[in-house]
Amino acid sequence: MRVSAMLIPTLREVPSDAEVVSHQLLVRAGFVRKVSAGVYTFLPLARRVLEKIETIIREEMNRQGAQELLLPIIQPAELWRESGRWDVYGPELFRLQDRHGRLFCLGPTHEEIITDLFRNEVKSYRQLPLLLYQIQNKYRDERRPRFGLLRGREFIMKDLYSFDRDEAGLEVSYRKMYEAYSRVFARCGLKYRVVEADTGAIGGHDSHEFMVTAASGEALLVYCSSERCGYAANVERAPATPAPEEDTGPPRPLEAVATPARTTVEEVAGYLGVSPRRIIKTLLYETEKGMVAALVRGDRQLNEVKLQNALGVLRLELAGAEAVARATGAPVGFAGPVGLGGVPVVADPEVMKMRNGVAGANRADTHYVNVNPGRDFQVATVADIRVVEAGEPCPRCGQPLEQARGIEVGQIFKLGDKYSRALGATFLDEKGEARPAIMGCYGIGVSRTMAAAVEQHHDADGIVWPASIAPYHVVVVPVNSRDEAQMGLADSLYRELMAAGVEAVLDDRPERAGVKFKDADLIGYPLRVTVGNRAVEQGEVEVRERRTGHTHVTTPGELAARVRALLDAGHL
RNA sequence: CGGGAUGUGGCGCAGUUUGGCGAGCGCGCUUGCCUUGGGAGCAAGAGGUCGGGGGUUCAAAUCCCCCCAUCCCGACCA
Repeated sequence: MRVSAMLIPTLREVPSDAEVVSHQLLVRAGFVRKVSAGVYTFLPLARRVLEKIETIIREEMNRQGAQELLLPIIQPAELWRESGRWDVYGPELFRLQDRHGRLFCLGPTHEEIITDLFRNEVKSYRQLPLLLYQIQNKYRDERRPRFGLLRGREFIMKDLYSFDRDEAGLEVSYRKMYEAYSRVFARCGLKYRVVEADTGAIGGHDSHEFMVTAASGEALLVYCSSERCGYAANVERAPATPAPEEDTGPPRPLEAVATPARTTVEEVAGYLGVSPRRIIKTLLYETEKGMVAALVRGDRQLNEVKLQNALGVLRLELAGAEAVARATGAPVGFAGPVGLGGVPVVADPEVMKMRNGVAGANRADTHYVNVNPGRDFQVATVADIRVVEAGEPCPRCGQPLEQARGIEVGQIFKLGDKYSRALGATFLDEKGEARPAIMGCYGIGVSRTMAAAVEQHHDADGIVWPASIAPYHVVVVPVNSRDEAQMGLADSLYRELMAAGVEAVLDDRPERAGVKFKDADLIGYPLRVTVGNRAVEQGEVEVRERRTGHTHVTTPGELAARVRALLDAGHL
């Protein structure tokens, strides 16, 4: 294709509404345009990248024996009511009505649809296992779309559902997908880490996330510093080991002290001259089952996912100032477990080991010192509800944990029979007995993977696409487009590259060389072939690697073979 | 949803505080000349409901009210 005929609207300046680097570069390099918050148009270059990613995914899914199908975006409310998720999913679900007033939603995920298909069409154990997948748009009415393509309201996703006779079968399917996902992201040229994950609203009992490591990643993960151990988990899920007890002497009598206007852990600790770890941090949450108080040590972060799991609630929200005042009789900053009536208390094990700690007195400008769990207050539940930190022991082997950030590009779940039971998706086994299918589900964010690739592979000049997902492999740049000899040679080299199976474009625009070089760097073609005077007069054609800037000099006759070799070497 | 900010040609911005002649600048775009190894130069052009609605005023991009959109922080999130 000739660049003069392509729609690649590059920009010199960064659009003011783009914050993360992948968003900035994808807009600047002419890959995407925003239509509405979290909704994007994919221009031709982006379309090609998405297609490359999708092709890799299809090949790896098919390799595992999966079959592709296509499911509707518009889904009837009745199916979602059957699974119970119409009410549970909340405002995230894009809901709409047809002209008759029937309710529908735009699919954020397709468990209901696929399970409905299964129950209608699959009858016998002889038809199992079954791996079905699709690649298409999904919709989530995010409260706050952000980070460009990384958190949109409309996005492209591959989702696969496995149906097995039993847990053992599910295990096999799950392993197949684990393997397939590892191959997909490796083939996309991405550095990634697989971590144990929470199952969240989708349910199920076992899950892994595939994280593309990047400093800008939203997810925080920990992994064992011991290579041999290999433990890695999303911080939401990673269990914390309670720190050893601190010797703070025998229990002393409870005492109220004035802490005027000291509302944060730091302020209270500073004012009283104690370490933050001696403070019992009390956080009040509202749930559908009522209010609860959660206790963690002052120097720890509460982990809301763990808390939610410990409580078994669907809704968990930090209580507002009014609710706190109602529950404790004090302004925010002075809540504590002592004398906190009518609110069940959940405590982290570390809190239970504290002696002579400090806690809010449920009275303005007042804290208690010498607080002792058990003696001064009772708890309803003791559970690990804090965020584990780097340097803490690995839950598997005890070596120190390390921390990293990642972009979640894939997640796999063992669902079990949650949806098949709810929707009556059963099959007949050898004995003629109806049994619910044992399901798994497996997603890859396709458009997010594209953005994650940019987050991981860029430099000051622009995008540096891994060759396997680059929109084109090579751009051929005639330095002086007015020079007929250069243009003619560039054109014939371009044709030879195409004939050799190389995906090439010819930048035939009547621009100065600098403009074309800048655009080539910005767009991120893995290779650039430069045809200047030296090519015409001395037979020297340059091949420049985008990633390293390394330039290979070759001859027009050998160019195609040289480019082919560079691409096949696989290090681009 | 809470807090903060911003909306002015395609993109990036100034002008708004203190209302006042024809609404500007840079980039991009069109035409011509010139130039051609890292976003050249000269000249002539095109392009704007100043986010929308209402109000105050002789006069509103500028002041007041309402609404909308977008971004950031938080909360939230297969």
